[in-house]
Amino acid sequence: MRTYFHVDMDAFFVSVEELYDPSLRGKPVVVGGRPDERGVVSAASYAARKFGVHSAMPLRTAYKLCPQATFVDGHPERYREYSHKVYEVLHAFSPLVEMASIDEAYLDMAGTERLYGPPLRAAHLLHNRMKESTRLNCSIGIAQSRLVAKISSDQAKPNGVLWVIPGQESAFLAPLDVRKVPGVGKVTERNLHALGIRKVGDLARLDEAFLEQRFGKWGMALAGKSRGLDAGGWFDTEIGEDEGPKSISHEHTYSEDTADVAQLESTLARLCEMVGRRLREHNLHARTIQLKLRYSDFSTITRAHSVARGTQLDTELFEEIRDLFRSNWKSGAAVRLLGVQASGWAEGDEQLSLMGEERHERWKQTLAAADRLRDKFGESAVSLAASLRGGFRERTHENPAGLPGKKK
DNA sequence: TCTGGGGTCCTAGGACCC
DNA sequence: TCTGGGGTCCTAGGACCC
Repeated sequence: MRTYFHVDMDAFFVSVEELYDPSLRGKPVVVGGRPDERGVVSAASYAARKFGVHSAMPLRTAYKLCPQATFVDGHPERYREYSHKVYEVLHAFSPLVEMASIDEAYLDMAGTERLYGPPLRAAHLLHNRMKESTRLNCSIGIAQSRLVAKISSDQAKPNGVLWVIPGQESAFLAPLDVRKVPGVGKVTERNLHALGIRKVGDLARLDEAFLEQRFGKWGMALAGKSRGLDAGGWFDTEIGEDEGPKSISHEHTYSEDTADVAQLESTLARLCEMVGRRLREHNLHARTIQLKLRYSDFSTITRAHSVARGTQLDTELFEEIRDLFRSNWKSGAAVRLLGVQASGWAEGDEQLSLMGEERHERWKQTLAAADRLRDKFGESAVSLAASLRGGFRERTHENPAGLPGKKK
């Protein structure tokens, strides 16, 4: 028999911001940006949630609901730092830890009984340690499956511990809304409601074959989930396996839509630099490059191209992206968002770029130097994008290593 | 209600191969 | 002359998660 903990930090981004500015404590706080900006709520304090504010809500809407809230920008570095602290606490507690996102983790508690005693006692011990070490609150769900542990940590919020005793899974799940099942979002919820299915119990009573016929592979997984089983999807892999990223992407939404080619291509160059940099950090070479384009009316297209050999070089990424952009952008149409994604890692020999080996080496050294400068002086220290407005073509021709030329 | 950014997984069709 | 059956790779879109 297995015992899993799901540890979920309470209002994580808000709580971290409160550590930096204690005057925020207890107040309605919205993390994500200023109330008049294009963007959505990343996190809302419990005081703000009372007004109906929740994450993913447009900032402007949040402002209408709760104008007295303090709106703060997000600080990803701070969250990464605290996420690491959280991980340290968890890893010291049990070696089998898997961070599921920046603010939540699964622990496999197999064989820890002698050390910590029964599950509830162990969870309270961990709960206290988390608070002492990080000054942050968390909620802990305990169950025989990861799925039920996750749902029970949600039910335990805020700042609580909840153990679903083995054998009680179905009884625990039955009265909950189907939306509580991870993987059931707006659309699936609507589809289930249309069939008269509102509670997890309604789902569990249904015939598996019916669900499969109606929802395909998903239906099968759904049938298992309604009974608390880790079947299908994300819950299949063992805890502790870290396989590295499958894709790396960056995107940008303009504060005002634009149809200015120079501006658009300069943004693409910057996004390519950011993607390239992360590829080099992970020592990955991407074979597939994807452009994402969103117009003013929010209609969105993606266009991808795969090459035989992978790349991690800004300019090679940019050449692919620029071609995709030029052949797919409805010329003159105002653009809301641009995105660049790299995926399909090449391995071994395939990692050699299209360039000759020697030039390739020089390029890598140049980029490594640029990466170091960025570490020191920030993202804008060195830029291909900044040099673009003057005409990228000419520049690349006469100076293939044009990258390090510009300093701001 | 005028809708971020970074990810994962699934589906489905077409190309291509044997 | 009435139309195989896999398998794999690529591409596009969409649901979902935090």
